[in-house]
Amino acid sequence: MERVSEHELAIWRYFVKTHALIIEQIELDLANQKRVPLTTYDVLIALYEAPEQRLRLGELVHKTVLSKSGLSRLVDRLAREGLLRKEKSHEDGRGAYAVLTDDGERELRKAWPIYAKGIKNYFAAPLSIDQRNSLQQALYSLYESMKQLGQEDEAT
Amino acid sequence: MERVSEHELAIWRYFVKTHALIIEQIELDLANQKRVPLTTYDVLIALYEAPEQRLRLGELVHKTVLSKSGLSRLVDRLAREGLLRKEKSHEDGRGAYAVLTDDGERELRKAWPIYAKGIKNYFAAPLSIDQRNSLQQALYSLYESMKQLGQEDEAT
DNA sequence: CCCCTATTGTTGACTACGCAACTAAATATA
DNA sequence: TATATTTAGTTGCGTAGTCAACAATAGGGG
Repeated sequence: MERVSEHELAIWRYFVKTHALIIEQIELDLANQKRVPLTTYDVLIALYEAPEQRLRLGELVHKTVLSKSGLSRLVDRLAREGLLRKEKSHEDGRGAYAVLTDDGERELRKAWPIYAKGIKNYFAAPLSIDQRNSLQQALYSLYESMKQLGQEDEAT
Repeated sequence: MERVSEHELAIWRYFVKTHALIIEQIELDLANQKRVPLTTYDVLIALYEAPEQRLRLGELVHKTVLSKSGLSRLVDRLAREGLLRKEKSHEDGRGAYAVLTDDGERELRKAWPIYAKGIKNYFAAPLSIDQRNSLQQALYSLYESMKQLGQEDEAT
């Protein structure tokens, strides 16, 4: 196994730091407008995009960046706040669905412009078309290689 | 202001998810080998690279992804664990330095191979030379644009 | 020199999250 | 069909992190 080069390390640091800065800034923008934080947003949008605005918790966890316990708690909180509703599954007695409520959808619509503006300003706009395309390519490669790794783990 | 496109949104999602997956995996690798978590590592390496292995807490906070209170607590913790030492500043009565200890450096040396392997395997290796270079370019653009934004904020 | 403002770092109160152990239901095995 | 294994989600417990308020010091004007 080859050693990591200075160059690679430098890129890595940009990756980590840039990610943190952008997320932080978007989070700040959302908070300033009294909107939901990103993790919440991610759950709501995942539900919104799902057929019938409903998803099993297990599917939901894959769409987010949380652990399953983290997601379980978050979903409970959001249910308490009325942004979604929990329903137990009929097909599977262990399972539960999270279902987007009208309030949840409203909140989503309010948060989205702010989030979108963040993505546009902090992430999309500073890049040229070329940069954007090659960033996509690179991220896709990385994502695929991580996904594969995750599957190997599960096979253990 | 232009709306964010589907394409841009898709890249953004890869960005967030990929980052999370890689960090998570490296964190896991470190924990499996009973080594310090990434935030700790970041502090130790920043000190290691600093002249005389010492930095003001204010400088340190910029090298990490923590808030200043978060950093303050982390530094306290690390001091308790003996990985660094806190020294109050002579030039500035309010200030404090974090200074890397021998134990801290030892820990650093133990953690580094695992971390490096993670960067190599999950981040560097899956990319072609071209991808790597353009990723660097793109990240650099993003970083610079965020840095500028941060400076505007401070000027408020 | 004294006061006013800015800066450095800490602290109290709180929250979100992870891990690991758990319950309950589903599925495979025998 | 009885038992073992796997899977879905929850929960107890601990920790790390944030924000906002704070103390202490620094650095100007007047």
